[in-house]
Amino acid sequence: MEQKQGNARLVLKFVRESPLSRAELSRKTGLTRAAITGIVDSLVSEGLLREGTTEKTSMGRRPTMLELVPEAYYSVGIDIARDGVRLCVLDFTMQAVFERFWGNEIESETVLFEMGETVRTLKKQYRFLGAGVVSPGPVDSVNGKILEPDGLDAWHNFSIDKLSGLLELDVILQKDTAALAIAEKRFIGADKSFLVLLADHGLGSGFIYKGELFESAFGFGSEIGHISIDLNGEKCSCGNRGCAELYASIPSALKAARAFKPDIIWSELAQSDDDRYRKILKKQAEALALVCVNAINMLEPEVIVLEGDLCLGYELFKENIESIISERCFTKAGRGVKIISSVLGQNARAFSAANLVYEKYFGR
Amino acid sequence: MEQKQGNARLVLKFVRESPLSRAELSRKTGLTRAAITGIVDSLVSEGLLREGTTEKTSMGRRPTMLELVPEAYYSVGIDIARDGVRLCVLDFTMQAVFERFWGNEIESETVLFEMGETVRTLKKQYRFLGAGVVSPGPVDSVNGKILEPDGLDAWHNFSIDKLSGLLELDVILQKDTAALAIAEKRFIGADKSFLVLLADHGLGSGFIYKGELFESAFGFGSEIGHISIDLNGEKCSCGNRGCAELYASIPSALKAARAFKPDIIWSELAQSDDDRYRKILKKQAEALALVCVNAINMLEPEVIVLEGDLCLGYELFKENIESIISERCFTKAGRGVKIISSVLGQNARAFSAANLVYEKYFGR
DNA sequence: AGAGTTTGTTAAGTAATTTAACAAATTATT
DNA sequence: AATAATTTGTTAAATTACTTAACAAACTCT
Repeated sequence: MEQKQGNARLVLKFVRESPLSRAELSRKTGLTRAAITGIVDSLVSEGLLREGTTEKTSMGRRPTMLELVPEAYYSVGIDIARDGVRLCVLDFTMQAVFERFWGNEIESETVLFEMGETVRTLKKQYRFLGAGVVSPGPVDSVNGKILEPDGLDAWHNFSIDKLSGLLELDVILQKDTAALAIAEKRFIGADKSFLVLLADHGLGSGFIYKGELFESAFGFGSEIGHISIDLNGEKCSCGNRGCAELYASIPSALKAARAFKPDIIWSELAQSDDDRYRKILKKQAEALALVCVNAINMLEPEVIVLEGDLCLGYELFKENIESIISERCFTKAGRGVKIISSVLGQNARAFSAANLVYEKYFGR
Repeated sequence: MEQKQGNARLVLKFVRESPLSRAELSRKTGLTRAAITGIVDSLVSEGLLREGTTEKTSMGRRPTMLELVPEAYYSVGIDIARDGVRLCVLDFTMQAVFERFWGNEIESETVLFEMGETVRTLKKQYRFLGAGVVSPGPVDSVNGKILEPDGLDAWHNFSIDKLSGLLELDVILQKDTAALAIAEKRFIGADKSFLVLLADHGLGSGFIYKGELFESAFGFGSEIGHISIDLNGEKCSCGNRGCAELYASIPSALKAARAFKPDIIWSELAQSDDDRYRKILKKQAEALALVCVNAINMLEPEVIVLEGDLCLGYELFKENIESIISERCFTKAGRGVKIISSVLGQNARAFSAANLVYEKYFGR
């Protein structure tokens, strides 16, 4: 009863999930078909929605499917990562129409200037809804400030107000793990609860609870990398002992591998058939599995999504995690939890950044 | 935009938290003062709301506070516990107007019959909104069935449909820990995130996330008793190792104490000054603290509420937990977490049961 | 051909709210 | 003491977003 066009947004949200007929929309929203007719009419005349194909059904008049108009709005996604900055532009249906990359050898001031120029040029062609930025944590997403992430010195304490001025757009900032989790929603389901584990330089996570990002009271999200998996383990910089990040992350794998070869790099370790290296990776997988067990017992997600260079593409990880979960999990909670690998590809991070804009637009 | 009188309920919800003027309601709800005038008028004529005192302010016309009418509705609370069954009746403002207890030596059929008689008599006097039932887990709150809780054989597989028929009221069932957590909301704050730990026969928890009960995908809530605090610990019946319930619960404390005195009972252990017993309790507190550390790192509650005979009234528990948290918690998450003891008294459980009815009525 | 079924539209009516103007009750200022 | 300023609360008309109810459209089955 509060927002002016709340149900219009709801209709758009459903259509965004998958094309629907007016009758199906009526059933999903609980509104009458008459109401849906009216809402759809105004959305069509605003240029946000259009009629698509007519589907074949068993009986009665065939439904006309409704779909988003790709050109209705565009969104800018900016991925600030350790290896550089990526920018993409997605249309209303999440199709990429533009991409650009700046390596981390380019100064951040230059990157910002060129981003401004790029977006100003694109504005002649596209109507933008806003821009989303993702960065490794910690970030202050409420005030839009990147704090002091490891290995990202050039962007320490960067405030997105500056970007907002340069691009002349509303800008949203979110931690990479949280944004990735939100983006996975499109593939897992709109109202599901699931956990995304991002294992690369560190061990992070984003938890989606009933379709919404789980946010901690203090604004940091669940810091799953600092869940202890061994109460007597090694002391961590965070104060706790036996933190998961010390057992499951690329640096920790490299640290172990360097006992055998002091100058080994990640791509070599990951691709090697050497049993000593494979064993190291298996240990990493087991540590990640213990994190999953704790997470399942406390959060009870329906799905756990693996993402990040440490585990991506490694069947090894999935298998180990599944077997340890089935062995250790509290029966009712553990059974039914699916372990899957992320389907977001190469540009997952920049996509998830642009997606933030649409989530805000469609979402509650 | 969906419910017919959604904003009327919202107004009642705010007034239930604490008495408010029309102007304050307008600011809190975002509706205009004109709209609030209309909503309040109809609630007053329905007999749910009434004008109270006029408050003194710095300038301008003095606001007239609005408050719930205590006699508007009544709610039945039923606590099915190991030591017996308690029934209470609360008015619209949560004041008890009736209480009754059946010891566990009385057969459940007799209890049910007498509950039916009692409520039918009270119905002549009071207008009931419904009844709430709490029981130790596991329960199936969706289908309203108590499953097979330890030490509660007389009520195994009891379906609340039977109660609903007997009392001729709508009946809601909830696990004790969850209901207690919901009831604590009134004292902690309506939109806060906090964890209630109930340590007695077992170790249970209820987590309130942004003012709503955190529910797992599989309907069991967070099973914090089966969080592992020692990956190499003793094997638990649930499949995991080192589960918290094996280190922090009355049975586990008694088990340790019986090494010294085989027939010791809980009240003796709890009140003794014997150093050996005090040490056992301290160990229990430390185990509970490790549970808190994991919970804080993953859920990041603002407050942790201690409840249940194991820790209630024991400053020992609060102190140990606070010191271990400050030592081990990931800085940003841990600082700021308050550890408090429950303020719900003797009849906490029956109250929390009756409260379920009002929560359903006021809440979304 | 006609009965049955499902989709979608239309027009009239309704409920809940906003807008805008104002009345009531109090404090602050001159 | 008069009046200006401020805040609470009310009223009536207009508006918005729906529902109800009747029906048209487009299809399948017998």
